[in-house]
Amino acid sequence: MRKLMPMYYRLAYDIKLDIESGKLKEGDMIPTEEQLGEMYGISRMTVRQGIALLTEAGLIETLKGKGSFVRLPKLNQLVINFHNASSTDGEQFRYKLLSAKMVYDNHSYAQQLGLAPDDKVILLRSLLYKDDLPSAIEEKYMRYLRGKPLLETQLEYAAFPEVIAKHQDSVPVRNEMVISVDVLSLEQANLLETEPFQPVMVITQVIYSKDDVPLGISRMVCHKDRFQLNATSYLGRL
Amino acid sequence: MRKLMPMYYRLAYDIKLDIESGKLKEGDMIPTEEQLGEMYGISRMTVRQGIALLTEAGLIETLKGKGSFVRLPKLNQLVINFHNASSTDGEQFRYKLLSAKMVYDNHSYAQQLGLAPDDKVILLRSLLYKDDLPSAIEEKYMRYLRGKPLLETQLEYAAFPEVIAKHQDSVPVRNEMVISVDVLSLEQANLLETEPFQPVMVITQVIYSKDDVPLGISRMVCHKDRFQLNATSYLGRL
DNA sequence: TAGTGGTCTAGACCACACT
DNA sequence: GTGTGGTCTAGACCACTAT
Repeated sequence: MRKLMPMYYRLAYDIKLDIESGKLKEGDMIPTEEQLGEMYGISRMTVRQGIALLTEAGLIETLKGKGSFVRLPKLNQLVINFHNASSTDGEQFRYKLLSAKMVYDNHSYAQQLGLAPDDKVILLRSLLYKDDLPSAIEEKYMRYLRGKPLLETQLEYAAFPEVIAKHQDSVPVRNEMVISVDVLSLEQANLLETEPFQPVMVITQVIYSKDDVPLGISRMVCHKDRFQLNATSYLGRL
Repeated sequence: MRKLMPMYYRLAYDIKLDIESGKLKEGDMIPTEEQLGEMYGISRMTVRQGIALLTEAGLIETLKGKGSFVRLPKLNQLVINFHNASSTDGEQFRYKLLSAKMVYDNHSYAQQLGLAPDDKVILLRSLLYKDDLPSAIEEKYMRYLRGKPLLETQLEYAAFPEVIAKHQDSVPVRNEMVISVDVLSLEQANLLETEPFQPVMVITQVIYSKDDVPLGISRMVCHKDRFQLNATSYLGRL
C-alpha cells in the first residue's frame, strides 16, 4: 500500500480489512453504492469498480435490488498450481523421455479419446526426476495428427497441456484431473527404483476442446516420498 | 444466450468464441478499446466491462500502454471443490464423531498451532461413511477457547473450515492443503474395516487467520477405493 | 413507492510503451 | 508524439426487492 493506490482500491481494501478483523460479519450488508460514493467522495462507477474487486475476491456477494453482503472466503475451494508440478518441496522436475510410439490396439485410454477403432494414438512415456531420483512415471496419450510432428525438445520438457496445445488443432479449453491412490506394479517399481506394491499417487488428466472432445489423457504415477500436491484457497486476494 | 444479454457480455462472448475456434491465436492482440467501441457502437467504459470479463476468465491479458492479448486458458491451474468432499462418485459423506478430547502434551500437530506448551488443544476424531462403508478418518486439531462450546450437531456434520469459523474468534481467511500418500496403520485399518498396510490418500488442511496464525489443522486418511479427489481448470468461464 | 444494484454514456486526464 | 490502457466523472434509465 505504499504507492498511491486508486480510489476504488482503497475502498475495497478498507472493506476487506473490516471483514478480516471481524468488524463486518458474515451476512452483514455493506453500505450502498451511493453511500460509499459520498463517504469517499467518488462517483458511483468508481465505487462499483471497488465492489467488483471484492466480489472477485469472494469477500462479498451482491444481490440486485437488495445490496452487497459479506461472505466469508470459500475455504473449501482450493487451487492446485500444477505447472511447477510440485515435488515434495517446490522444485521443478527433469523430464526423460522413455518411449514414443503409436498405439494401434483398443487401449483403454485410447478408447477414451473418442476415436474410431483404427485411428492412431501416440503414447509418450516419460520419467520425471527430482534430485536425480526417479519420482514419477507419466504416460501421455493423444490422437496422432499428420503434419503435426512432435519435436523432441518439446517431448522431453513440456508439461502435458502444453504438449496438447502444440500438437492438436483444436484449442484445449478444459482440464479434468482425478487424484487417486494405487500400488506400484513390478515394472513401475523398477522404473522408480523402489520396491513393488509401494503406495503411489495417481494423477489422471484429461484435456478437452470446447466441444468436450477429449484431446489427450495423461496418467502420472508418483512415488510416495518424492511427490506431493499442494493446494490453497484462492479467494480473498485483493 | 437466449435472453437479451448486455452489450459488454456480447462483446466478450464474441471474442471468447474467436479464441476457442482458433480465429484468435495465443499472443494475438485483440482490437483496441476504442476500436471495439466503434465496432459495437458502445462507449469505452462498456467495452472495458467486457474486457474485464475476459481477463477474469483468463482468456486475455492486458498490458498498459500496449493492448490486450490472447492467452490460452491456464490448464495447469485446477480447482478442487472440497465441500462436497468428493467420494469416488460425487456423493456426500455421513459423519460419525469418534471422540472429542483435550490434548495436553506436545503433540506434533498441536505444536504447529503455534501455542504455548500449556495451551489446550481440542482433538476431534471422526469417521466418514459413504454408502455405509467407512471411507476416511478425519482428525481435527484446534485451539481450545473458553466460552466457545462445541455443539455436537456441528461436530458431527460440519466440514473443517466451517467448524473453525464457528469456534475460533479470528476470521479464517486461508486454507493450505497438502495431498500425499501413506499406508494404513493397524488401528486405522480397523476403523476403515480393511487390511493394514493398504495405501491411503492423506489430505492435510491448515486454516490460517489474516495474520497467518494457524487456527486449526485437519488430517484425513482416505480409503484407497472409496475416495478420490477431483479438480478442474477453472478459468475460461464466461 | 422508494431503495437497491445493473447497464450505459460521452466525455476527461493520466501513465506507460513505442518510435 | 502517437497510441494504448487506467482512472474517474456526473449524470441517465432500467430491473429487481421490498413495503
